[in-house]
This record gives sequence, structure tokens and C-alpha cells, in this order.
Amino acid sequence: MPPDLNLRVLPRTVQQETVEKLRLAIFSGVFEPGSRLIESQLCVQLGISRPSLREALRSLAAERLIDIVPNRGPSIPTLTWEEVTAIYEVRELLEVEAAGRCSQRISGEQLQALETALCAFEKAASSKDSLARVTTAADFYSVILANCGNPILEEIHRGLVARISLFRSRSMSLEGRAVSSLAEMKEIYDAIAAGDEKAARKAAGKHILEAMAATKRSMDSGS
Amino acid sequence: MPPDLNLRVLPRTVQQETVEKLRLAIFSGVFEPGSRLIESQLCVQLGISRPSLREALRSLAAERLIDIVPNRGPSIPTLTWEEVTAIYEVRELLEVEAAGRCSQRISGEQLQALETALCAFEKAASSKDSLARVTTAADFYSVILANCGNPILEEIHRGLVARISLFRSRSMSLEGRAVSSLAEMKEIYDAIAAGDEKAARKAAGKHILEAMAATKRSMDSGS
DNA sequence: GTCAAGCAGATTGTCTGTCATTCTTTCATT
DNA sequence: AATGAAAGAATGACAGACAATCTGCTTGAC
Repeated sequence: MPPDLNLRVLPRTVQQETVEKLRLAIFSGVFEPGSRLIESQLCVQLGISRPSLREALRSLAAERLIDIVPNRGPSIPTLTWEEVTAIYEVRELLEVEAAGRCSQRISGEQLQALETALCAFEKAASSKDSLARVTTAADFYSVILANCGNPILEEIHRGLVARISLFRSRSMSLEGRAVSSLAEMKEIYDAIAAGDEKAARKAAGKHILEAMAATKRSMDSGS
Repeated sequence: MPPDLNLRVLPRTVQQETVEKLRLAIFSGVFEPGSRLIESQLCVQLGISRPSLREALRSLAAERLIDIVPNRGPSIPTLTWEEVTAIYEVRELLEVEAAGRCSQRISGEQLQALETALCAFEKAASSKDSLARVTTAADFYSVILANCGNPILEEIHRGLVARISLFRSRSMSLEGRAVSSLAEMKEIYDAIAAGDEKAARKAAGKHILEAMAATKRSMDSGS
């Protein structure tokens, strides 16, 4: 038996479920950026006690998904374009590296999963469901990050993507963005499938730059 | 008046101070890796209530500085060599990028600060104080990261370095490591001072690889 | 003597309730 | 209209309690 096989059954605690529920709520834009979260309200809505909620909020604050100012309480961060740019730049660094590594080490089975994810995005791209577009696009990248051979890279990437989820869904509903995004992702897939590291890096870098440009367009026009 | 000037005086809360105290305690190796943290004990030692402590612990868990297993409570993580390697690899990615950017944009004043940090490490390197070595080396990198023009890069780097602080102090007390480390850091400084991006990247990459090798040596012999 | 079952203590998860401090908003005053 | 004060709301922090779970030890059986 492998010694590091983790067989422990992890009971789900109220705190955990609360973190996940709130995270999902933030992703899907339930809370307006800049709006404040009132503890007493959330307690009632979630059906939990204030201590449990506060623990969950501390977790989310450490993830940078919410801001907590002393004596003012938690609120949804309002990201400036500078901050979004900074996040995209680090994403570029990480994703280019991940795509390159992935191209050299992905298994046949996982390559299959990558293709499946690509097809799912293709389907979502031709639909009107912008949430599905973001989700399936994220799944595609999840496969790449999961196969880059570095769990830390994956973990940090996930955290960064979470922080700009709202902007991604906005830019993904831009006219034509999903279509060009699909083409870029197909390029990445082809390079990885061919085991061409250089091409994979190049395609991944191009994809991020395009995504960043689309996000900027949506920010300029949107608000 | 600049609109983003943050004049707000942030009152220090018990939870914040607790996070900082515990973080420092973890850095300095007060807790054995793998050892469990007992809430009731910490409450008494820190002189705070259990809810406040638990909130602080959730923050630290989100930072990955402690593990929390449901119904078993918090404990100090025991990192495997694979995990440490993964962290070093991402550090390399970030630091190389930061050094490169820094070389192109650092101000004269900040370059001065970098030199000061280097001198401080030089002094620490010739002393026996291994904690001072780690601290001053961290300060040197802080200046570089603070001047790379990307606050997210800086933030993530800080988080990663925190997670391997124990290993760094161990490897820094290895015979001769501080001396060669100093030479590598001087190389980085010279490249940045000369505004030579390529050389800065190369020197930063070399430094990390050496640091990783030293850490591995200390792990093999130490435990 | 060794191993398994069970019991008791310890520890965590969660809630309720309380109170001081700090913000926010409204309203009255100048 | 701007200023100021007071009422209300929300947070920061604590104490205490109880059930569920884990851990270690004792006991008993083979």
C-alpha cells in the first residue's frame, strides 16, 4: 500500500461548507463589488451562527476573495485595472510554464480529458450561457495545470483565477470573444498533443494576452 | 489629492495580532513540524478567547502555514521534499521574472536600499547568527520584489517563502552556504545596478537553484 | 504475553448570549 | 447648506455550554 495514500474520510464541517457556498456566491456575482457583507444577515441566510460565519470569512479574506477592514467588516473587493493587469501578468507566467511542462509529461488518458474539456468549451462557446463558457474554459485550464507536475503552481493559479472570476465572465460575454478564445485554446491543445513545448508556451502566452485585452475592453465599455 | 491614498488608520485587532504572533512563532521554529496545536493551550498562552484564536487559525490555514483536519484541529505541516521542490520551482519562476523587471525599473533610491540590504547580509554571513542570515537575505529579495512593478508577484512570493522558512534557516546554517549565497546575491545586485535584464534573470535563477540544492543537502543530512 | 474491545479523558465543532467599541445615518441647529 | 450631535446598527471580543469525535489506556479474552 502506498504510504502517502490518504484514506482519511474528511467530515464536512459547517465552516467548510460556508466557505464553499460563499466562494461560489462571489464567483457568480451574487454580491456587487464594493458592497458590504453584513454578518447578521449572512448568518440568517446561511442558517449558521456568527462564530462559524466569522471563521469562514477569515478564510476568504486570507484567499483575498473578500476584504475585511477592522470595525467595518467584510466587503467584496473592487479591483482596479492595475490590479487585474498584475494578476493577468502572473497568470501568464504560470500558465506558460504549466503548458510547457504539461506538453512534456501529460499521459494519454489526461490528454483525452483535455480534449473532452475543449469540446465542452466548444459547445458552450456556441451557446448563450456565459457562465458555462467561463466554467468550461476553467476546466480546460484545470487539466493543464493538474498535469504540469507542480501542485503549487496549480494551487496558486487557482487562487488567482478565483480573484478575477467576475471579470472573466464579463469578458467572455463580449461579442466574438468565445470564438477567438476557442481558436486559441485549440492551438494550445494541438501543441500539447504534439508534445511541442515551445509551441505550447507560445500559444498559452498568446491566449492570456488576448484574454487580458478582452477583459480591458469589457472594463472600458462595461463600467 | 491622490484618490487611492489610503489614510485610514487601521486599528489593530486581537485576531490580527494573533495571526502575526503565531506566524512569527512558526517561522522561528517554536513548533515542531507535525506537532499539533491545542486550542485551549494557545488561548491561555496568548491570553485570548477561543473564538478569536480560531479565527486566527483559519487565516493561517488559508495561508497554508498550518493544516487543519476536521475533529483533529490544527497542526504544523510536515513538508516532503517533493513539496519543497515544487515551491522552489515556482519561486524560481517568480524571482527570475522579478529580478528581470526590477533591473529595468528600479529607482536610484531603491537601488541604494538594495545595496544596503546586501551589506546587511554580508555582515550577517560572516556572523554565526543564522536567523539574521535568513532575515537579511529575505530583506534583499523583498527590495527586488517590491520594485518589480507587480504587487501580486510580490504577495505570492512572500507567501511561498513563508511556507519554507524553516528549511531556509536550516540550509543557511550549512557550512559555506552563506558565503556562496553572498556571491550569488552580489551577482544579482550588479546585474540590476547595471540595468542588464538578461544577466539579472540568469543570476536570480542560479541563486535559486543553488539555494534549492543547499536545502536538499540539509534535508538529507539533517533528518 | 499479545491482541482486541471498550471505556474515560481530552479536544474540537458549534451554538447562544452578552457587552463595549466603533461606524453610519439621520435629524436638528446655526 | 454645512456642521454637529445623538440614535441606531454592526463589529470585535468574551464566556460558557454541550454534543461529536478522537486518543490513549485499561481491561479482558485468547
